[in-house]
Amino acid sequence: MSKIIKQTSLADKVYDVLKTQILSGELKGGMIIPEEQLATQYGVSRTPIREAIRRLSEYGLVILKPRSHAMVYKVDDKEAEDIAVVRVALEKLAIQMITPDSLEKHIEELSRLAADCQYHLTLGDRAQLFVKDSLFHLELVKCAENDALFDLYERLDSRVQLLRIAQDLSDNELSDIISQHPSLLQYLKKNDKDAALKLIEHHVAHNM
Amino acid sequence: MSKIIKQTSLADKVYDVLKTQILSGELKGGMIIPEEQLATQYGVSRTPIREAIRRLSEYGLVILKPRSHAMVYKVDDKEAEDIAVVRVALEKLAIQMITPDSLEKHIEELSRLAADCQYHLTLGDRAQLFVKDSLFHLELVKCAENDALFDLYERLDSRVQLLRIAQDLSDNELSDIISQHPSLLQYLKKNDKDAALKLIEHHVAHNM
DNA sequence: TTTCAATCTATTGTATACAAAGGACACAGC
DNA sequence: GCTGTGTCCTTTGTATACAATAGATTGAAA
Repeated sequence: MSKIIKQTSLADKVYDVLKTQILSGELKGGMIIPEEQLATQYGVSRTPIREAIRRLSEYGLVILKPRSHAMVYKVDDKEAEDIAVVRVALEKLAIQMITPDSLEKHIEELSRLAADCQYHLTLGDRAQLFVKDSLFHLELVKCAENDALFDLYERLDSRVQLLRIAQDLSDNELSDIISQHPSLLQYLKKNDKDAALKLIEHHVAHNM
Repeated sequence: MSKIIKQTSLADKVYDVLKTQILSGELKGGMIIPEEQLATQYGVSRTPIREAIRRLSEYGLVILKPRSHAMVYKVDDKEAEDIAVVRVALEKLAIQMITPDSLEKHIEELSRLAADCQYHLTLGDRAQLFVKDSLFHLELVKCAENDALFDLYERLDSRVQLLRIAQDLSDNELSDIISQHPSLLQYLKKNDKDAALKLIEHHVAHNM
């Protein structure tokens, strides 16, 4: 049994809920989140709520105004390009570090996630599509088997998710992007790094 | 007056102190930090201490064992190479994004920091040397004027600082590394990106 | 001696009470 | 009407009290 039983404190639970809500767009950028309100809403005291908010602030999803209020982080357009540039660089680095062995370990999951993306695209379920697309790219980076890289990419990915909610792409654009996942996997399987790198550059750039 | 007066809460102050102590090596990796002890030590209640520790955990400098204790993060050797690879990639990306204009804005500070490194090297003051070296590289990345990149690099830099404390280099190695800073600045001034990229790769690799 | 289990204790997790400060509102002065 | 000022009220910041549990300690059985 590889999975440790998650014995979550209230603060952890609230943290997870808030994070999910922010990344799904349920809590929109700029929204103010008062501690007391959340406390009554979730039937707990302010203490765990407060802890969750502070951690989210450290993670970069919440902005704290001292002695005033906490606000959901709002990405601005200027940031979009900044993020895209860094994202391309990190994914390219990840691809360069992938070996046939490491790919082997993750290819199954990658294929599944690519299929999931396709599935939710046909359903028109954008929320789930975005979730799966994020997971696909996270899994891709995980192939590099570099914890430091993965850690940084994970943080960047939160921002990417926020951006995706803000600026909604057309169905065609979305379809194009998602259809590139299988191609990427093909290149990786053939160990054709150059093609993969070229594709990912185009893929991420168009995505944002 | 560009600087906002920092009106710090107790939690913020504790956070800053702990962070500095961890990054300076005063609090060593693996050390356990009990909330109550810090509370009495700093003459405050557990609440702000707790908040600081949790935030440090989210930042990656503290490991939390639920219902047990908090521990200063301990880098392991396997991680060193992971970090080095990512670090090179990020610094190279930053260099690629530097323009003559942006360099102009930061060159003075960069030169000053390079000189500071040299100064503390001759004094043999490693602690200060490391601080200044970190600041040099942070400033270098700042030249790229990409907030997302800087944010990620800053986090990575914390780990780099932890590593430097753990594995101490010889005086010769240190000297070599520091002496490369002015060369790098020369290349950047001449806008010779290739030379700068080559140097930084060598520089960071040797640094770790 | 070793091992296991019951108990105890020190520490974390949560709730609550109170202090302090920012923002909203009303109102006076221009 | 606009601006500034003082008060009130809401919300955050901190302290403290209590609950719950992981880890240490003890002691009994093999």
